[in-house]
Amino acid sequence: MSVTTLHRPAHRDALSLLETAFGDGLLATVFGRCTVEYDGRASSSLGPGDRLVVCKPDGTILVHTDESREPVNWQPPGCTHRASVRDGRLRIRSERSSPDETLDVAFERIEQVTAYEVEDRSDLTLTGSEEDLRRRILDDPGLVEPGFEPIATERETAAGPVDVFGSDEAGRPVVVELKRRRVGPSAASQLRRYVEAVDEEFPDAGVRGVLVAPSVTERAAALLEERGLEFVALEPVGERDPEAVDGGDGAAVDGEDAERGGSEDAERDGEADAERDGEADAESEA
Amino acid sequence: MSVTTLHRPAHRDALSLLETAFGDGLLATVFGRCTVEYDGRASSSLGPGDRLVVCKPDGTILVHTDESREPVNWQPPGCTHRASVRDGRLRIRSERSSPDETLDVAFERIEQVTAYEVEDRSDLTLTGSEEDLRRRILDDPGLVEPGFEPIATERETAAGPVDVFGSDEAGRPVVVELKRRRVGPSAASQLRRYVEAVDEEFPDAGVRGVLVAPSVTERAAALLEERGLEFVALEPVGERDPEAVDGGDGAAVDGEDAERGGSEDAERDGEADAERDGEADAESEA
DNA sequence: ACGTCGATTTCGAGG
DNA sequence: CCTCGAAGTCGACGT
Repeated sequence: MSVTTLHRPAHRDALSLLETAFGDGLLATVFGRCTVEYDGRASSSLGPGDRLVVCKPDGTILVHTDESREPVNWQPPGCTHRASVRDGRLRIRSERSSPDETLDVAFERIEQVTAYEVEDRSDLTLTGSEEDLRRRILDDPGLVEPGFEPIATERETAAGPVDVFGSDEAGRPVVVELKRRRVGPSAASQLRRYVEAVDEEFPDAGVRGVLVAPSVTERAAALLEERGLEFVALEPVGERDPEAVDGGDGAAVDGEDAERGGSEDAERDGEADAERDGEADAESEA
Repeated sequence: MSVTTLHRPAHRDALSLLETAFGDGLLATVFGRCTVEYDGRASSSLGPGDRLVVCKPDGTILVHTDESREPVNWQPPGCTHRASVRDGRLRIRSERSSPDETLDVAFERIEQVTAYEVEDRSDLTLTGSEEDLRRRILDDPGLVEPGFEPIATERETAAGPVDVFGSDEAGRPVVVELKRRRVGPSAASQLRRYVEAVDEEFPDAGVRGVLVAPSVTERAAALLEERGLEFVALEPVGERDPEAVDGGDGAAVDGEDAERGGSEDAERDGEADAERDGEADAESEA
């Protein structure tokens, strides 16, 4: 059986199911009225309210309210969960050491407890990260500037690792800092820090610093300017326009456009409809 | 009724419950085998696997696997959820604009759908944040150094807002940067940035920079040293030792220690046990 | 909206 | 372990 649910269970029955879940590596959820206490790197206290608590077999615990992407309280993976019943309350305690942290959830009322058996072997593939931007530049260093030649990535300096280290057409060392999105002052400071460190390594070599990102804020631009640092506008993924991809003619345009624009159509072109729900689109919600 | 659950529902029944949940401001969860596609600031694709999907009435959607504190995919608050059935799959689409982002979850198998009515008016109280550190310093500026006098917090400069701006015993301007935990190079750079900005405002005033944090990494210490910046070790919350609170003698030490060490005992000192489960402690799990 | 920065950030890589 | 930096970071607060 893959899912076990108890509706308005007695505390002892809820406890029993949680014990099974914790022992058998199941994902467990508890919904009900509870309070939460946390103590560790910081401390917090949360009064009574209805929340969804998620306990993962890797030792994660999440306490979710009806708002926000972030759990109101949590414990990261690697913790030890324990459930108990005391003073008429179902309690879940999650502990870890280094740092020493404790999370305590106390339910005064339990609406539902569920244990799920989870099987998931798929990995997420993601594009548009800083690493994509790095690959893009290593593939075509001229995107930074004509004549730019990458020498190393993640090159260590006294101030930390430099994203891309290289040399320009004139043979001057170039420090490149990459950001996948629009950057603020901190990125300018970071680049400056690296440039100064490399400058100490190569005195009088005229080390240059280039920030590569889609855009910069005004303040960041001023900070770069002030320090003689440069900016190159570039996004992690190139324009979808295939003309830009291969520099060729527009022969492939239609094919590429078809793939992109086809996301909506794709909804209809699976195998033959297994279930006939017609236009089963549901109304939406804010 | 506060919770509605469907076990292994037909897609159309699952759809119906989701529509109700979306329409009535309920929190909904769906567990089953699904794939997930995301496109927006970045793009991602996730193959088939069992996941717990949480849809909040504020427009948040979370896709959780059995591992990690972070959802493998998500959409932040403010999105619009839509459910539908096509090609024999229950689909949940979450969209938003600015930035334009779409999340699509397609279930090939649904183990359970639940709609929860949530009532939660409690707010979290948290201690140990950077703001606590700031308050601590404003309460007792001597913690930074004897003679330090705060003038402003969040004081604007050309490089950004300074945590605490003040003056030292000699009347020199002091820029204080606060961190609630051990800091690395970025904090040193940040402080330096502010100090230079203030230095431009008060030429030849000998602006000082002080980083206040529990500790610094070696590299950060070197960067501070290099730039003539200072470090003061201080934690967001003072020692639990009450001697430090009021500067009194040690009379209260034992009481305070009792409170600290008493977290375990506290489990027993509520009101009279309402339910008798004896030592109902359950076994734990990694 | 955009800018700026904190966070119980979490996460992953590397030493 | 610690250090360091990225993240579809999120979230809050300000302009």
